[in-house]
Amino acid sequence: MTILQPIKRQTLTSAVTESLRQRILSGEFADGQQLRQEALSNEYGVSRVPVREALRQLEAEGLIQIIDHKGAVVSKLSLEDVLELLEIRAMLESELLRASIPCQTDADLQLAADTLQEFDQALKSNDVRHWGELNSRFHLALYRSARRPNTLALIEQLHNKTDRYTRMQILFTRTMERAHEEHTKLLELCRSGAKDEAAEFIRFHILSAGHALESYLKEQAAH
Amino acid sequence: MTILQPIKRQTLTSAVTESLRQRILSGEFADGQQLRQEALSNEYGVSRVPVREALRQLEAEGLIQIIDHKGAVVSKLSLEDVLELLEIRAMLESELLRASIPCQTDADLQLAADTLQEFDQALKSNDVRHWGELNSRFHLALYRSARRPNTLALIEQLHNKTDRYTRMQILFTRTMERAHEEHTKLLELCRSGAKDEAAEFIRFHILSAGHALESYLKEQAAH
DNA sequence: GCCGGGTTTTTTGTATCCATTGTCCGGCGC
DNA sequence: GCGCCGGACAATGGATACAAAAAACCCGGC
Repeated sequence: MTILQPIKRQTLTSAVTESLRQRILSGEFADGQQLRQEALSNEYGVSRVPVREALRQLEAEGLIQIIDHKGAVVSKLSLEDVLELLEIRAMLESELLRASIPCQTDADLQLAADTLQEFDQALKSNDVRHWGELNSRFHLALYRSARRPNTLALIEQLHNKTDRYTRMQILFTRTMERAHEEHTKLLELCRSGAKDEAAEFIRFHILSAGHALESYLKEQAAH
Repeated sequence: MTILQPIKRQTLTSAVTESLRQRILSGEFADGQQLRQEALSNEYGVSRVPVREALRQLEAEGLIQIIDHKGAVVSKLSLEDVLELLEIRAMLESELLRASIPCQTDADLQLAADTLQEFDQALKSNDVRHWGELNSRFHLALYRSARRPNTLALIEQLHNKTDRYTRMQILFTRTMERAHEEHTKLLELCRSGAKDEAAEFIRFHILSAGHALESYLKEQAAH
Protein backbone atom coordinates (compact mmCIF):
# COMPACT_ATOMS: atom_id res chain seq x y z
CA MET A 1 0.00 0.00 0.00
CA THR A 2 1.43 3.32 -1.02
CA ILE A 3 1.13 6.43 1.06
CA LEU A 4 -1.62 8.35 -0.58
CA GLN A 5 -0.50 11.75 -1.70
CA PRO A 6 -2.78 14.71 -1.99
CA ILE A 7 -4.22 14.49 -5.47
CA LYS A 8 -2.82 17.31 -7.48
CA ARG A 9 -5.69 19.47 -8.57
CA GLN A 10 -4.31 22.38 -10.46
CA THR A 11 -5.86 25.17 -12.37
CA LEU A 12 -4.73 25.61 -15.95
CA THR A 13 -3.09 28.89 -15.06
CA SER A 14 -0.80 27.32 -12.49
CA ALA A 15 -0.05 24.36 -14.76
CA VAL A 16 0.96 26.69 -17.57
CA THR A 17 2.99 28.81 -15.16
CA GLU A 18 4.93 25.80 -13.94
CA SER A 19 5.54 24.49 -17.41
CA LEU A 20 6.77 27.83 -18.72
CA ARG A 21 8.97 28.35 -15.68
CA GLN A 22 10.48 24.94 -16.21
CA ARG A 23 11.12 25.57 -19.89
CA ILE A 24 12.78 28.89 -19.16
CA LEU A 25 14.97 27.44 -16.44
CA SER A 26 15.98 24.50 -18.58
CA GLY A 27 17.17 26.84 -21.26
CA GLU A 28 14.64 25.71 -23.84
CA PHE A 29 13.67 29.36 -24.14
CA ALA A 30 16.83 31.37 -24.56
CA ASP A 31 17.59 34.84 -23.23
CA GLY A 32 15.64 37.52 -24.98
CA GLN A 33 13.37 35.11 -26.79
CA GLN A 34 9.84 36.35 -27.44
CA LEU A 35 6.99 34.41 -25.91
CA ARG A 36 3.84 34.87 -27.96
CA GLN A 37 0.49 34.40 -26.27
CA GLU A 38 -1.17 32.94 -29.30
CA ALA A 39 1.57 30.44 -30.03
CA LEU A 40 1.69 29.27 -26.42
CA SER A 41 -2.06 28.95 -26.09
CA ASN A 42 -2.17 26.91 -29.29
CA GLU A 43 0.68 24.74 -28.12
CA TYR A 44 -0.94 23.99 -24.77
CA GLY A 45 -4.40 23.79 -26.25
CA VAL A 46 -5.78 26.44 -23.91
CA SER A 47 -7.18 29.89 -24.44
CA ARG A 48 -5.09 33.03 -24.08
CA VAL A 49 -6.40 33.93 -20.63
CA PRO A 50 -4.46 31.38 -18.57
CA VAL A 51 -1.37 32.06 -20.67
CA ARG A 52 -1.58 35.77 -19.97
CA GLU A 53 -2.02 35.17 -16.25
CA ALA A 54 0.97 32.84 -16.26
CA LEU A 55 3.07 35.47 -18.00
CA ARG A 56 2.10 38.08 -15.40
CA GLN A 57 3.19 35.77 -12.64
CA LEU A 58 6.49 34.92 -14.28
CA GLU A 59 7.11 38.61 -14.79
CA ALA A 60 6.66 39.25 -11.08
CA GLU A 61 9.16 36.46 -10.44
CA GLY A 62 11.61 38.21 -12.70
CA LEU A 63 11.93 35.42 -15.25
CA ILE A 64 10.40 37.39 -18.08
CA GLN A 65 9.72 41.00 -18.90
CA ILE A 66 6.46 42.26 -20.34
CA ILE A 67 6.67 45.39 -22.42
CA ASP A 68 3.33 47.10 -23.04
CA HIS A 69 1.81 46.18 -26.36
CA LYS A 70 4.99 44.40 -27.35
CA GLY A 71 4.83 41.22 -25.39
CA ALA A 72 6.92 39.02 -23.16
CA VAL A 73 10.59 38.25 -23.56
CA VAL A 74 12.76 35.99 -21.43
CA SER A 75 14.81 38.16 -19.07
CA LYS A 76 18.37 38.77 -20.05
CA LEU A 77 20.64 39.65 -17.17
CA SER A 78 23.81 41.66 -17.54
CA LEU A 79 26.99 40.46 -15.88
CA GLU A 80 26.50 43.14 -13.24
CA ASP A 81 23.02 41.84 -12.52
CA VAL A 82 24.25 38.28 -12.10
CA LEU A 83 27.09 39.34 -9.83
CA GLU A 84 24.73 41.40 -7.72
CA LEU A 85 22.25 38.56 -7.39
CA LEU A 86 25.03 36.14 -6.48
CA GLU A 87 26.18 38.59 -3.82
CA ILE A 88 22.70 38.52 -2.30
CA ARG A 89 22.61 34.76 -2.51
CA ALA A 90 26.00 34.50 -0.82
CA MET A 91 24.77 36.61 2.06
CA LEU A 92 21.44 34.87 2.55
CA GLU A 93 22.60 31.34 1.92
CA SER A 94 25.64 31.49 4.17
CA GLU A 95 23.55 32.79 7.06
CA LEU A 96 20.79 30.30 6.44
CA LEU A 97 23.24 27.43 6.24
CA ARG A 98 24.79 28.53 9.52
CA ALA A 99 21.37 28.44 11.14
CA SER A 100 20.45 25.17 9.47
CA ILE A 101 23.43 22.98 10.32
CA PRO A 102 22.79 22.65 14.07
CA CYS A 103 19.27 21.42 13.29
CA GLN A 104 20.12 18.93 10.57
CA THR A 105 19.03 15.36 11.14
CA ASP A 106 20.49 12.29 9.48
CA ALA A 107 17.46 12.23 7.22
CA ASP A 108 18.14 15.80 6.12
CA LEU A 109 21.73 14.96 5.28
CA GLN A 110 20.68 11.81 3.47
CA LEU A 111 18.24 13.77 1.33
CA ALA A 112 20.94 16.23 0.41
CA ALA A 113 23.35 13.40 -0.35
CA ASP A 114 20.81 11.74 -2.62
CA THR A 115 20.22 14.94 -4.50
CA LEU A 116 23.94 15.45 -4.86
CA GLN A 117 24.18 11.95 -6.29
CA GLU A 118 21.58 12.86 -8.89
CA PHE A 119 23.41 16.05 -9.68
CA ASP A 120 26.69 14.22 -10.21
CA GLN A 121 24.91 11.78 -12.46
CA ALA A 122 23.60 14.66 -14.52
CA LEU A 123 27.06 16.20 -14.64
CA LYS A 124 28.57 13.00 -15.97
CA SER A 125 25.91 12.38 -18.55
CA ASN A 126 25.97 16.00 -19.74
CA ASP A 127 22.31 16.35 -18.91
CA VAL A 128 22.76 20.11 -19.01
CA ARG A 129 19.11 21.10 -18.86
CA HIS A 130 18.72 19.58 -15.41
CA TRP A 131 21.89 20.98 -13.87
CA GLY A 132 20.23 24.11 -12.65
CA GLU A 133 17.30 22.37 -11.04
CA LEU A 134 19.44 19.76 -9.31
CA ASN A 135 21.98 22.31 -8.14
CA SER A 136 19.12 24.33 -6.75
CA ARG A 137 17.55 21.34 -5.07
CA PHE A 138 20.83 20.38 -3.43
CA HIS A 139 21.35 23.84 -2.01
CA LEU A 140 17.79 24.10 -0.77
CA ALA A 141 18.01 20.65 0.82
CA LEU A 142 20.81 21.94 3.02
CA TYR A 143 18.66 24.78 4.31
CA ARG A 144 15.44 22.92 5.03
CA SER A 145 16.15 22.20 8.65
CA ALA A 146 16.48 25.89 9.50
CA ARG A 147 12.70 26.06 9.05
CA ARG A 148 12.62 29.51 7.58
CA PRO A 149 10.12 29.17 4.77
CA ASN A 150 10.23 32.81 3.71
CA THR A 151 13.99 32.89 3.41
CA LEU A 152 13.89 29.59 1.58
CA ALA A 153 11.34 30.87 -0.92
CA LEU A 154 13.39 33.98 -1.50
CA ILE A 155 16.53 31.98 -2.15
CA GLU A 156 14.63 29.72 -4.51
CA GLN A 157 13.56 32.74 -6.54
CA LEU A 158 17.12 33.98 -6.65
CA HIS A 159 18.23 30.56 -7.89
CA ASN A 160 15.58 30.73 -10.57
CA LYS A 161 17.05 33.97 -11.78
CA THR A 162 20.70 32.96 -11.66
CA ASP A 163 20.83 29.25 -12.36
CA ARG A 164 20.80 29.66 -16.12
CA TYR A 165 23.97 31.69 -15.87
CA THR A 166 25.85 29.53 -13.41
CA ARG A 167 24.97 26.53 -15.53
CA MET A 168 26.38 28.31 -18.55
CA GLN A 169 29.50 29.05 -16.57
CA ILE A 170 30.00 25.41 -15.59
CA LEU A 171 29.40 24.30 -19.15
CA PHE A 172 31.67 26.77 -20.90
CA THR A 173 34.52 26.83 -18.45
CA ARG A 174 34.25 23.05 -18.11
CA THR A 175 34.42 23.09 -14.34
CA MET A 176 32.07 20.20 -13.64
CA GLU A 177 34.76 18.50 -11.60
CA ARG A 178 35.17 21.54 -9.42
CA ALA A 179 31.42 21.88 -8.85
CA HIS A 180 31.38 18.27 -7.76
CA GLU A 181 34.29 18.77 -5.35
CA GLU A 182 32.85 21.88 -3.79
CA HIS A 183 29.46 20.32 -3.24
CA THR A 184 31.04 17.25 -1.72
CA LYS A 185 33.11 19.34 0.63
CA LEU A 186 30.03 21.36 1.55
CA LEU A 187 28.14 18.25 2.47
CA GLU A 188 31.11 17.02 4.47
CA LEU A 189 31.26 20.26 6.44
CA CYS A 190 27.57 19.91 7.21
CA ARG A 191 28.06 16.35 8.39
CA SER A 192 30.79 17.42 10.76
CA GLY A 193 28.65 20.26 12.08
CA ALA A 194 31.25 22.91 11.28
CA LYS A 195 28.72 25.66 10.75
CA ASP A 196 31.06 28.62 10.56
CA GLU A 197 33.41 26.97 8.11
CA ALA A 198 30.46 25.79 6.05
CA ALA A 199 28.96 29.29 5.99
CA GLU A 200 32.23 30.77 4.86
CA PHE A 201 32.75 28.05 2.27
CA ILE A 202 29.33 28.37 0.69
CA ARG A 203 29.90 32.09 0.40
CA PHE A 204 33.11 31.35 -1.47
CA HIS A 205 31.36 28.66 -3.52
CA ILE A 206 28.66 31.06 -4.71
CA LEU A 207 30.87 34.04 -5.34
CA SER A 208 33.55 32.10 -7.16
CA ALA A 209 30.94 31.02 -9.70
CA GLY A 210 30.43 34.70 -10.38
CA HIS A 211 34.13 35.33 -10.72
CA ALA A 212 34.53 32.45 -13.12
CA LEU A 213 31.66 33.75 -15.22
CA GLU A 214 33.15 37.22 -15.21
CA SER A 215 36.59 36.18 -16.37
CA TYR A 216 35.11 33.91 -19.01
CA LEU A 217 32.99 36.71 -20.44
CA LYS A 218 35.90 39.14 -20.32
CA GLU A 219 38.04 36.70 -22.20
CA GLN A 220 35.32 36.13 -24.77
CA ALA A 221 35.02 39.85 -25.31
CA ALA A 222 38.76 40.10 -25.96
CA HIS A 223 38.42 37.92 -29.06
CA MET B 1 9.15 75.88 -19.20
CA THR B 2 8.98 72.61 -17.34
CA ILE B 3 11.14 69.65 -18.08
CA LEU B 4 8.90 67.32 -19.98
CA GLN B 5 8.49 64.04 -18.29
CA PRO B 6 7.91 60.79 -20.08
CA ILE B 7 4.14 60.61 -20.51
CA LYS B 8 2.87 57.79 -18.43
CA ARG B 9 1.05 55.40 -20.67
CA GLN B 10 0.02 52.39 -18.75
CA THR B 11 -2.22 49.48 -19.39
CA LEU B 12 -5.30 48.91 -17.29
CA THR B 13 -3.70 45.84 -15.76
CA SER B 14 -0.77 47.78 -14.38
CA ALA B 15 -3.00 50.61 -13.20
CA VAL B 16 -5.21 48.19 -11.33
CA THR B 17 -2.15 46.41 -9.92
CA GLU B 18 -0.74 49.65 -8.57
CA SER B 19 -4.02 50.75 -7.11
CA LEU B 20 -4.65 47.45 -5.38
CA ARG B 21 -1.10 47.33 -4.07
CA GLN B 22 -1.52 50.81 -2.67
CA ARG B 23 -4.79 49.96 -1.02
CA ILE B 24 -3.36 46.85 0.57
CA LEU B 25 -0.28 48.66 1.84
CA SER B 26 -2.33 51.53 3.21
CA GLY B 27 -4.38 49.09 5.24
CA GLU B 28 -7.63 49.82 3.44
CA PHE B 29 -7.86 46.10 2.81
CA ALA B 30 -7.21 44.34 6.08
CA ASP B 31 -5.43 41.04 6.63
CA GLY B 32 -7.38 38.09 5.42
CA GLN B 33 -9.95 40.16 3.59
CA GLN B 34 -11.41 38.59 0.47
CA LEU B 35 -10.91 40.38 -2.81
CA ARG B 36 -13.68 39.53 -5.23
CA GLN B 37 -13.00 39.84 -8.93
CA GLU B 38 -16.48 40.98 -9.79
CA ALA B 39 -16.65 43.62 -7.07
CA LEU B 40 -13.26 45.03 -8.03
CA SER B 41 -13.98 45.08 -11.74
CA ASN B 42 -17.26 46.89 -11.09
CA GLU B 43 -15.58 49.34 -8.78
CA TYR B 44 -12.88 50.19 -11.30
CA GLY B 45 -15.24 50.03 -14.23
CA VAL B 46 -13.13 47.48 -16.07
CA SER B 47 -13.70 43.90 -17.06
CA ARG B 48 -12.47 41.01 -14.98
CA VAL B 49 -9.48 40.30 -17.21
CA PRO B 50 -7.18 43.07 -15.96
CA VAL B 51 -8.31 42.44 -12.39
CA ARG B 52 -7.36 38.79 -12.59
CA GLU B 53 -3.97 39.61 -14.06
CA ALA B 54 -3.38 42.16 -11.32
CA LEU B 55 -4.25 39.60 -8.67
CA ARG B 56 -1.79 37.11 -10.15
CA GLN B 57 0.95 39.68 -10.02
CA LEU B 58 0.18 40.67 -6.44
CA GLU B 59 0.20 37.03 -5.48
CA ALA B 60 3.69 36.62 -6.87
CA GLU B 61 4.71 39.66 -4.84
CA GLY B 62 3.36 37.95 -1.75
CA LEU B 63 0.76 40.57 -0.91
CA ILE B 64 -2.20 38.29 -1.49
CA GLN B 65 -2.81 34.59 -1.68
CA ILE B 66 -4.93 32.93 -4.32
CA ILE B 67 -6.56 29.70 -3.29
CA ASP B 68 -7.85 27.60 -6.17
CA HIS B 69 -11.53 28.11 -6.83
CA LYS B 70 -11.80 30.12 -3.66
CA GLY B 71 -10.29 33.42 -4.58
CA ALA B 72 -7.82 35.97 -3.34
CA VAL B 73 -7.30 37.05 0.24
CA VAL B 74 -4.90 39.63 1.60
CA SER B 75 -1.89 37.83 3.05
CA LYS B 76 -1.83 37.45 6.79
CA LEU B 77 1.62 36.98 8.24
CA SER B 78 2.28 35.23 11.51
CA LEU B 79 4.63 36.80 14.03
CA GLU B 80 7.27 34.27 13.01
CA ASP B 81 6.90 35.31 9.39
CA VAL B 82 7.33 38.98 10.23
CA LEU B 83 10.36 38.32 12.40
CA GLU B 84 11.92 36.20 9.67
CA LEU B 85 11.35 38.85 7.03
CA LEU B 86 12.75 41.55 9.30
CA GLU B 87 15.82 39.38 9.84
CA ILE B 88 16.34 39.24 6.08
CA ARG B 89 15.80 42.98 5.80
CA ALA B 90 18.31 43.62 8.57
CA MET B 91 20.90 41.59 6.72
CA LEU B 92 20.33 43.08 3.29
CA GLU B 93 19.75 46.66 4.35
CA SER B 94 22.74 46.90 6.64
CA GLU B 95 25.06 45.61 3.94
CA LEU B 96 23.51 47.81 1.29
CA LEU B 97 23.73 50.86 3.52
CA ARG B 98 27.39 50.12 4.18
CA ALA B 99 28.01 50.02 0.44
CA SER B 100 25.90 53.08 -0.19
CA ILE B 101 27.33 55.58 2.29
CA PRO B 102 30.71 56.10 0.63
CA CYS B 103 28.92 56.97 -2.61
CA GLN B 104 26.32 59.34 -1.20
CA THR B 105 26.27 62.83 -2.64
CA ASP B 106 24.81 65.90 -0.98
CA ALA B 107 21.83 65.55 -3.26
CA ASP B 108 21.25 61.99 -2.08
CA LEU B 109 21.36 63.08 1.54
CA GLN B 110 19.05 65.99 0.84
CA LEU B 111 16.51 63.72 -0.79
CA ALA B 112 16.57 61.42 2.22
CA ALA B 113 16.24 64.41 4.54
CA ASP B 114 13.24 65.70 2.62
CA THR B 115 11.55 62.33 2.76
CA LEU B 116 12.25 62.12 6.48
CA GLN B 117 10.64 65.53 6.89
CA GLU B 118 7.54 64.23 5.16
CA PHE B 119 7.54 61.16 7.34
CA ASP B 120 7.76 63.22 10.49
CA GLN B 121 4.90 65.36 9.27
CA ALA B 122 2.82 62.24 8.75
CA LEU B 123 3.78 61.00 12.21
CA LYS B 124 2.63 64.23 13.82
CA SER B 125 -0.62 64.45 11.92
CA ASN B 126 -1.43 60.80 12.56
CA ASP B 127 -1.60 60.16 8.83
CA VAL B 128 -1.26 56.48 9.54
CA ARG B 129 -2.02 55.19 6.06
CA HIS B 130 1.06 56.88 4.64
CA TRP B 131 3.52 55.86 7.34
CA GLY B 132 4.51 52.68 5.61
CA GLU B 133 5.13 54.27 2.25
CA LEU B 134 7.13 57.16 3.67
CA ASN B 135 9.16 54.92 5.95
CA SER B 136 9.91 52.75 2.95
CA ARG B 137 10.84 55.72 0.78
CA PHE B 138 13.20 57.05 3.42
CA HIS B 139 15.00 53.75 3.76
CA LEU B 140 15.27 53.27 0.01
CA ALA B 141 16.56 56.82 -0.45
CA LEU B 142 19.54 55.92 1.72
CA TYR B 143 20.41 52.99 -0.51
CA ARG B 144 20.11 54.61 -3.91
CA SER B 145 23.70 55.60 -4.28
CA ALA B 146 24.92 52.03 -3.96
CA ARG B 147 23.50 51.51 -7.45
CA ARG B 148 22.35 47.99 -6.91
CA PRO B 149 18.95 47.93 -8.57
CA ASN B 150 18.27 44.26 -7.92
CA THR B 151 18.99 44.47 -4.22
CA LEU B 152 16.92 47.62 -4.03
CA ALA B 153 13.95 45.99 -5.71
CA LEU B 154 14.20 43.03 -3.38
CA ILE B 155 14.26 45.25 -0.33
CA GLU B 156 11.29 47.17 -1.63
CA GLN B 157 9.32 43.95 -1.91
CA LEU B 158 10.27 43.01 1.62
CA HIS B 159 9.09 46.42 2.81
CA ASN B 160 5.81 45.86 1.01
CA LYS B 161 5.32 42.69 2.97
CA THR B 162 6.33 44.00 6.36
CA ASP B 163 5.37 47.66 6.44
CA ARG B 164 1.80 47.01 7.49
CA TYR B 165 3.07 45.25 10.57
CA THR B 166 5.76 47.72 11.56
CA ARG B 167 3.23 50.50 11.10
CA MET B 168 0.88 48.65 13.40
CA GLN B 169 3.68 48.30 15.90
CA ILE B 170 4.44 52.03 15.89
CA LEU B 171 0.76 52.85 16.21
CA PHE B 172 -0.08 50.46 19.03
CA THR B 173 3.05 50.82 21.08
CA ARG B 174 2.96 54.56 20.49
CA THR B 175 6.63 54.80 19.63
CA MET B 176 6.42 57.52 17.00
CA GLU B 177 8.95 59.56 18.91
CA ARG B 178 11.41 56.71 18.89
CA ALA B 179 10.99 56.10 15.16
CA HIS B 180 11.72 59.76 14.59
CA GLU B 181 14.84 59.68 16.76
CA GLU B 182 16.24 56.54 15.14
CA HIS B 183 15.72 57.85 11.64
CA THR B 184 17.34 61.15 12.55
CA LYS B 185 20.33 59.40 14.03
CA LEU B 186 20.55 57.18 10.95
CA LEU B 187 20.67 60.17 8.66
CA GLU B 188 23.27 61.77 10.89
CA LEU B 189 25.48 58.69 10.70
CA CYS B 190 25.20 58.78 6.92
CA ARG B 191 26.16 62.44 6.83
CA SER B 192 29.26 61.75 8.88
CA GLY B 193 30.20 58.82 6.64
CA ALA B 194 30.33 56.35 9.52
CA LYS B 195 29.38 53.39 7.42
CA ASP B 196 30.08 50.62 9.90
CA GLU B 197 28.23 52.32 12.72
CA ALA B 198 25.36 53.09 10.38
CA ALA B 199 25.19 49.50 9.18
CA GLU B 200 25.13 48.23 12.74
CA PHE B 201 22.55 50.79 13.77
CA ILE B 202 20.13 50.09 10.95
CA ARG B 203 20.33 46.44 11.82
CA PHE B 204 19.32 47.32 15.35
CA HIS B 205 16.66 49.70 14.06
CA ILE B 206 14.99 47.03 11.96
CA LEU B 207 15.24 44.19 14.45
CA SER B 208 14.05 46.24 17.38
CA ALA B 209 10.83 46.93 15.53
CA GLY B 210 10.34 43.18 15.44
CA HIS B 211 11.07 42.85 19.15
CA ALA B 212 8.63 45.60 19.99
CA LEU B 213 5.95 43.92 17.90
CA GLU B 214 6.65 40.60 19.55
CA SER B 215 6.38 41.85 23.11
CA TYR B 216 3.26 43.83 22.26
CA LEU B 217 1.55 40.76 20.81
CA LYS B 218 2.65 38.59 23.73
CA GLU B 219 1.21 41.09 26.15
CA GLN B 220 -2.03 41.26 24.21
CA ALA B 221 -2.31 37.50 24.27
CA ALA B 222 -1.90 37.54 28.05
CA HIS B 223 -5.14 39.45 28.44
C1' DG C 1 -27.40 18.50 16.47
C1' DC C 2 -25.87 17.08 12.31
C1' DC C 3 -26.04 14.72 8.00
C1' DG C 4 -27.01 14.77 3.01
C1' DG C 5 -28.43 16.71 -1.02
C1' DG C 6 -29.70 20.42 -3.86
C1' DT C 7 -29.22 25.44 -4.92
C1' DT C 8 -26.43 29.50 -5.42
C1' DT C 9 -22.33 31.98 -5.81
C1' DT C 10 -17.75 32.53 -7.31
C1' DT C 11 -14.00 31.24 -9.71
C1' DT C 12 -12.04 29.27 -13.83
C1' DG C 13 -11.89 28.89 -18.63
C1' DT C 14 -13.52 29.48 -23.65
C1' DA C 15 -14.82 31.88 -27.72
C1' DT C 16 -15.29 35.95 -30.14
C1' DC C 17 -14.94 40.59 -31.09
C1' DC C 18 -12.82 45.24 -31.14
C1' DA C 19 -9.32 48.95 -30.14
C1' DT C 20 -4.71 50.23 -29.67
C1' DT C 21 -0.08 49.88 -30.56
C1' DG C 22 4.18 48.25 -32.70
C1' DT C 23 6.47 46.62 -36.83
C1' DC C 24 7.50 46.31 -41.39
C1' DC C 25 7.74 47.56 -45.98
C1' DG C 26 7.10 50.10 -50.11
C1' DG C 27 6.91 54.40 -52.27
C1' DC C 28 7.72 59.32 -52.37
C1' DG C 29 10.49 63.38 -52.17
C1' DC C 30 14.96 65.42 -51.70
C1' DG D 1 20.73 56.74 -53.19
C1' DC D 2 18.91 57.81 -48.78
C1' DG D 3 15.69 59.04 -45.39
C1' DC D 4 11.20 59.34 -43.97
C1' DC D 5 6.30 58.97 -44.23
C1' DG D 6 2.16 56.34 -44.29
C1' DG D 7 -0.57 52.41 -44.61
C1' DA D 8 -1.03 47.29 -44.16
C1' DC D 9 -0.49 43.75 -41.00
C1' DA D 10 0.33 41.41 -36.62
C1' DA D 11 0.26 41.12 -31.73
C1' DT D 12 -1.25 42.69 -27.45
C1' DG D 13 -4.78 44.77 -24.40
C1' DG D 14 -9.39 44.54 -23.17
C1' DA D 15 -14.68 43.59 -23.27
C1' DT D 16 -18.41 40.58 -23.36
C1' DA D 17 -21.08 36.52 -23.15
C1' DC D 18 -21.31 32.08 -21.82
C1' DA D 19 -20.18 27.34 -19.97
C1' DA D 20 -18.14 24.32 -16.45
C1' DA D 21 -16.53 23.26 -12.01
C1' DA D 22 -15.84 23.84 -7.40
C1' DA D 23 -16.95 25.93 -2.99
C1' DA D 24 -20.31 27.73 0.08
C1' DC D 25 -24.74 27.91 1.69
C1' DC D 26 -29.27 26.47 2.92
C1' DC D 27 -32.70 23.52 4.40
C1' DG D 28 -35.32 19.58 5.42
C1' DG D 29 -35.11 15.16 7.67
C1' DC D 30 -33.46 12.08 10.95
